[in-house]
Amino acid sequence: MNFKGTLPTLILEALVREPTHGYRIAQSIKERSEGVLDFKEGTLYPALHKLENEGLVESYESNETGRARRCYRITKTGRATLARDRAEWRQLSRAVTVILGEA
Amino acid sequence: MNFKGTLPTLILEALVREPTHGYRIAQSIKERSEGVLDFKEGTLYPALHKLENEGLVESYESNETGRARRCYRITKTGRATLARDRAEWRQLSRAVTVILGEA
DNA sequence: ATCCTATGCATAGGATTCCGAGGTAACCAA
DNA sequence: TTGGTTACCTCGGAATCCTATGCATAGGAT
Repeated sequence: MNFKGTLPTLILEALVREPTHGYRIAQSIKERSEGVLDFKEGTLYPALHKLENEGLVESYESNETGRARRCYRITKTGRATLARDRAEWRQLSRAVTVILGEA
Repeated sequence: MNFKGTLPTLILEALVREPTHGYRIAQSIKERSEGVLDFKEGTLYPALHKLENEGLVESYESNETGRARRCYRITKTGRATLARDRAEWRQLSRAVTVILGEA
């Protein structure tokens, strides 16, 4: 089960904590939501590429473990976007929660 | 600004409060969210028809104001679905809120 | 009387988001 | 050497939403 529209924000949040690679980002989201959120690879990679195109994240080669992986870090623009996304999430989720009760 | 995926649930919630017609449902959602949520007619009507196809709402003709309007009421199945949707919303919104901070 | 706005319903076209299914390849343990 | 996990990627297709457009009526303003 997932929340449409929140993936880019969740990716940016993961990269603020630690620059890392796509597969690990997906794991991280799943772990930190205790399995509730579970974005698939077919969703994650396109979203990641899009964020890179938009300049919100940057990628680089990493060979720390001997094996080449494409890692990502958040950019300054990405941090600003994340801040706006957080605020928007708060506003929208509050609005829905109020309507659905149990505020 | 809107929240993808929440519209059917918000429609069902509106119809639990009061059976009414499409246009009024859209107004209701906008008013109760203080303008934050604002689903357009091109979104609302197809969603409403889909709910009817699925048997979650029923429609009937209303001429109370002298003018014919198509009104909707929630069905028993619709109420059950709404209960599940509420629970799902709570779970998902909590998951995202925890990750994004400010729980 | 006429026009404008709000009401009220509806559809078409396009964008975005997501998933399932599939492919490729490296690494490690049994 | 076989299978499981890690790691990356792409291609449909489905679902959701918006914009734009069309039609029609009611009520108030000019």
